[in-house]
Amino acid sequence: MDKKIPFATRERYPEYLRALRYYQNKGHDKIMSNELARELGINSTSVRRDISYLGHMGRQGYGYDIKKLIDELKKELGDGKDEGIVLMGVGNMGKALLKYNTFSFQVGTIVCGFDVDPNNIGIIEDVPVYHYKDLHTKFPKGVKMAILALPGNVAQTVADELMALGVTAFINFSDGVLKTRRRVIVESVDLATIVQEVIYKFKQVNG
Amino acid sequence: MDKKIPFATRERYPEYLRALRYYQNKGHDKIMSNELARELGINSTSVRRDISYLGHMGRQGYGYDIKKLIDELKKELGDGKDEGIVLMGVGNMGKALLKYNTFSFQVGTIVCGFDVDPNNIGIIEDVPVYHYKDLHTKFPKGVKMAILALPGNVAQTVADELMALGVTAFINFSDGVLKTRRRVIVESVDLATIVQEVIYKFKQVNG
DNA sequence: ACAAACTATTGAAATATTTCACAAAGTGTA
DNA sequence: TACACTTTGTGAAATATTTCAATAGTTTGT
Repeated sequence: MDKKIPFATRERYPEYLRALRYYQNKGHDKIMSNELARELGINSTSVRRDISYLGHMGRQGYGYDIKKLIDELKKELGDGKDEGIVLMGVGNMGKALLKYNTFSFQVGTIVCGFDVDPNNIGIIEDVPVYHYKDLHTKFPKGVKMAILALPGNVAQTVADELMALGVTAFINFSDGVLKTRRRVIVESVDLATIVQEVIYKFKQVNG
Repeated sequence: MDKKIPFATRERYPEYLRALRYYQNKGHDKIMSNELARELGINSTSVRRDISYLGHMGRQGYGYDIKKLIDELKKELGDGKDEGIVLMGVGNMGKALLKYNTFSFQVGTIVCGFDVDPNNIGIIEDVPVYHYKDLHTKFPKGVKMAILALPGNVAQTVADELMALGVTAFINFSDGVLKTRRRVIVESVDLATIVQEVIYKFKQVNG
């Protein structure tokens, strides 16, 4: 199995990781393909095929060793513990993300935040938050990822500033679509879109 | 084009809606397939094919009328303005969602919230928030959707309560995987997973 | 040690999705 | 009107993904 990992499969890997951690936290140390299939809402054959790209991970008649699988997936996905992230906007959404930062991010760390509201400046959840006017002096060297948790009407301006500082990956929690250069990664999490998707599925199932 | 709309296409419709609204807000009233393609990160042929399932929406040599397309997509997706949603947990994440509720949800409305912290009870962003102990008396009749914005370790308990009250669709912002009955819809938004995905893409692009 | 019951692995078939290539239809200008 | 451009719409080819079906390796009970 040295073939290229299919796009669809790679897209699912983070979800496997999530489900596996969940089972691990519940005290399990093995899992079967059909349990994973139930979690991910896909066919168990697909699960086995997906995992097979990582090599022989399972044992027939037994299942998969959770720890081994997590390790392999982390290796494949690139363990991002070393990736620094700046948080732009420390309002409610930003604070929620910071709370996440301390107990549950296993994949990257928010190293500092910026905001314009004096009430949000200081140390929040162990992370320093600076005023936005100090962006250029306080921006940590070498950081390439940013989370935008601010109003949509300023997101573009802030993103432009950050790109000038070398940021090449954004996670955008604001509404509004970001205009970026080529090769800059943008992942948008739009709450309205998510709600809409659920409503759609909901209406499919119910009359 | 009366054929069944492909799954992949339907999955993209909410994103079209989002991009179209964005253009509309900028004052545009027409759009071409290759502009939409750029927004969604897909091929323009795919855009045209996707839209073609809705009928003849475009005009050759001109493009698509944004308003007309939005109306048609909303019809297809099911305009959810009438869908009531309860919000479980009104901490930072919950408050961020409530802020969204007032200015930007076009697809559903949070009708009330529940929390255990007395500081979070009352009217927040025009929405009444009750104590969780009053769930059974205050739960609005007929509501079928809930947003879970609370710690992962209580999410399952709360979800079980809600299912008993007739909720059949969840948007889960907590970590942890929900166990639900069949035909209950769960859409999980896991921040760690999202960050991981971005890190993964980031590492693909950069060495 | 053997049999029965499980469960992963994988080639190949079936489906689904995307892309190509070009026809069809409208736009704008002179 | 005629003509050169645009841009959509779509059959068919190319790709990608999922599912089937048969095989092979493990475990458990006797």
